[in-house]
Amino acid sequence: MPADEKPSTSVWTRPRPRQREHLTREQIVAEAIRLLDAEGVGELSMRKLGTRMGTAATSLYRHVANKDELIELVVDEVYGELDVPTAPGGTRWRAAVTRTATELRAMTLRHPWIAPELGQVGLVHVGPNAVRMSSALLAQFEAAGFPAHEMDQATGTLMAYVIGIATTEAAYLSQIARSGKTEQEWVTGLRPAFDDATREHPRLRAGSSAQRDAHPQRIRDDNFAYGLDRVLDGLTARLTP
Amino acid sequence: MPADEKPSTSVWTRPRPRQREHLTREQIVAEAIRLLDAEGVGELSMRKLGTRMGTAATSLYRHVANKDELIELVVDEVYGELDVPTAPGGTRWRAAVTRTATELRAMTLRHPWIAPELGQVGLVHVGPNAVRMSSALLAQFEAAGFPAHEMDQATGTLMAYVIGIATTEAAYLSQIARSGKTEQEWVTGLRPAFDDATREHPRLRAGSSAQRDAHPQRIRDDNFAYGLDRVLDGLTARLTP
DNA sequence: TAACTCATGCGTACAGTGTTCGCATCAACG
DNA sequence: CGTTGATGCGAACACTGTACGCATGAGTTA
Repeated sequence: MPADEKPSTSVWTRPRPRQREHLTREQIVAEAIRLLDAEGVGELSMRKLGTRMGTAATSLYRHVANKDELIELVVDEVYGELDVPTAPGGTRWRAAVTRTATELRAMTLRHPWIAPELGQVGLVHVGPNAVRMSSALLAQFEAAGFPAHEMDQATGTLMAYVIGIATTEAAYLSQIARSGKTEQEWVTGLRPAFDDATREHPRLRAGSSAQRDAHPQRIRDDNFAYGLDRVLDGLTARLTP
Repeated sequence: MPADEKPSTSVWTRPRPRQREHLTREQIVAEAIRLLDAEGVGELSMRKLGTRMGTAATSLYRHVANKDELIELVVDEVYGELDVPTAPGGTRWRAAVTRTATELRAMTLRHPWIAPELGQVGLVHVGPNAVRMSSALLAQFEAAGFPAHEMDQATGTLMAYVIGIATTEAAYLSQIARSGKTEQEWVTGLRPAFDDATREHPRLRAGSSAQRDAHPQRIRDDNFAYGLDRVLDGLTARLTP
């Protein structure tokens, strides 16, 4: 019905004079995050984002140069969700670092679509929020007493661990999300295929798979905490020789 | 000139009867890796891959279900490059694990385009080569003396660290490769912008940036080795209480 | 030798993508 | 009132992954 679209003279059918600033960079980024959270990274297209905001796809290009740039903005925006504690003195640095790491992981699991992007922009990506986070983490290690030249390496080690495990988990969760099942259904459903594939590698079939199928999420939490403790153990050993 | 394309009767102009098995799954995967190494992940399209192999794009679909499946195959193929040492007894487990980790990182840096894929398929991806690798690594930790239930968590910790740091490095290297510069040119060229962006976060400006600009690759190597040692320190501590 | 089967290659087509360009609109300003 | 400059948007381009159906010809059977 093109008649509907024609410039009708009636005040009611005529589209509102679309006030300025209806479309801002902030709103676009926010809506993109909402879309990504809801439908995953494969469903983010400029046109789809456009219709969601009630505009044409090409209008977005007035506020954002690229889809790539949009993604950079989006990634930095979720970094902004992190609330990194300021560096405490004494021996409480470990608690602070643990909290930072835990929050970074939680953020990644909240937005699993970020995993492939981290592999593309990495941490070269220097948005303001990412910079703030890195700086705060460095401060925590400095307060712990690491010498200047080692402070860098120590934070790098921690970040690598957290990003590595969170990325792996996020990829796993994305795959589950795409299937529409819950984590438990997915795990128990795939069990026979997995057992079959690893028949010649019995070592891969760890622990009581029954228990593992029951509380997959709890096991992931435990694994994360275990590794984090080991990494921090290894780093702490450098402080008290 | 469509005349050229028409089914000419001459034996010479007529295309060779294209012997069977000209196109195999193995050849497709191999050529895809070559293309990825040469031009990066953004340049891999089925048509481009097709013309490279002297066939039409759609012909590839006789041997590969999807582009996604092709990528799964490609990822597992590069896992096959790894030569994981068999588990040694005694205290030499640490050397073996170190070598495995180093090789895994080297493989990722050889094929930087793999980083975003690892974030998509993660390690849920159970191709035969990936399984072989995981199994061998588990064996190394078992030989080290980890109890059964902890063996899993220990390997997970190590893998997370290696994947995290290698992924970050790979993303960084991909970005450089796309710019056409060398790593040194890139680093020194971006220095002013970086210094500017981190003016309010002086902690981020680590060490003598002059030396850092001179041997960026060596510094990455050192950082990797440092973190790997810390992670292994933390894990070793669990063995001798 | 002749007929048949069926895996393989490929041309065409479709729906969808990111992005460019030029035109229309309209708030703000002189 | 006239001008300017920012903003929205329709149309178009080059490109993507992939479904479909037809042609070919090697291998097998009669």
